Amino acid sequence: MAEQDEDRADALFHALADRTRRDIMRRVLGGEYSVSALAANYDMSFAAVQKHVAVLEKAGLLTKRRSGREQLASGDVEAVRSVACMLTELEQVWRGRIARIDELLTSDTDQEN
Amino acid sequence: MAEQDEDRADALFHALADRTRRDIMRRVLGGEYSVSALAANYDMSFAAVQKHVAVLEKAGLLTKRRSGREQLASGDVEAVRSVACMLTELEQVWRGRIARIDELLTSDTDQEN
DNA sequence: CAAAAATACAACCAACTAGTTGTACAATGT
DNA sequence: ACATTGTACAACTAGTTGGTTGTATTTTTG
Repeated sequence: MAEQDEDRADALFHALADRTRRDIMRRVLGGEYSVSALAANYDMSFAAVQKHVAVLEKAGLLTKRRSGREQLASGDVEAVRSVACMLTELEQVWRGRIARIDELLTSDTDQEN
Repeated sequence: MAEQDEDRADALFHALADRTRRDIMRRVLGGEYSVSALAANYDMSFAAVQKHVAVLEKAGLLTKRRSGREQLASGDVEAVRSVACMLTELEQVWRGRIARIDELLTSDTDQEN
């Protein structure tokens, strides 16, 4: 069961590991934008921006809905939260380490065999 | 000033976009491990694991300290938190969008020119 | 219907990744 | 002294990424 989760984590982190895609996320979390409206902001071809949008969509970070001839992209905040959640789990591992160190220090005072 | 931040974000997300590296992070956040102790857990060459550790180190997600002939790696929870913080900022953009929608809905009741 | 706009997709390319093997070197154990 | 252990690094390879251009399809607009 963990195999798919890891695939999804790979896709999510990879999608966010590009500044153009993070910038697109900032925009589409704030509202709906057509692919060409997004593309107008960047100094690269329309096709390049379209591919970035496709990567974000495949990772589940945004969804598209048709409106006439435009394709409106909208950010999915739940996907962003799921990534934050993975990091929180990592933090929990660290807390466990600190707890173990504390335990060692306090066990100095009491005697055991 | 934002340029370096973006470079750092690129490095952080990219470092976490690999399941082996995420697994290494889980271990080194829990305690100190030599590179060869880490490598023993994976079905790949020592050099490959060493490269993964180097990627994590360059991104600032872990630090190494020499101890005799061993190099002990330890996870940096602050770096993990900084990534979580970036995601929180993204969430805030989304909250702004919701606030704006709410504002529009409530402005139905009061009159303006 | 014809022209324009928005999108999709394929083919191509340079750069980078993730793995490999091999070599070199410092620290430790016998 | 010498073999072993832990690490570092270079060179190579196959696959992936981020960009390009070109072509095709669908939806508006004149």
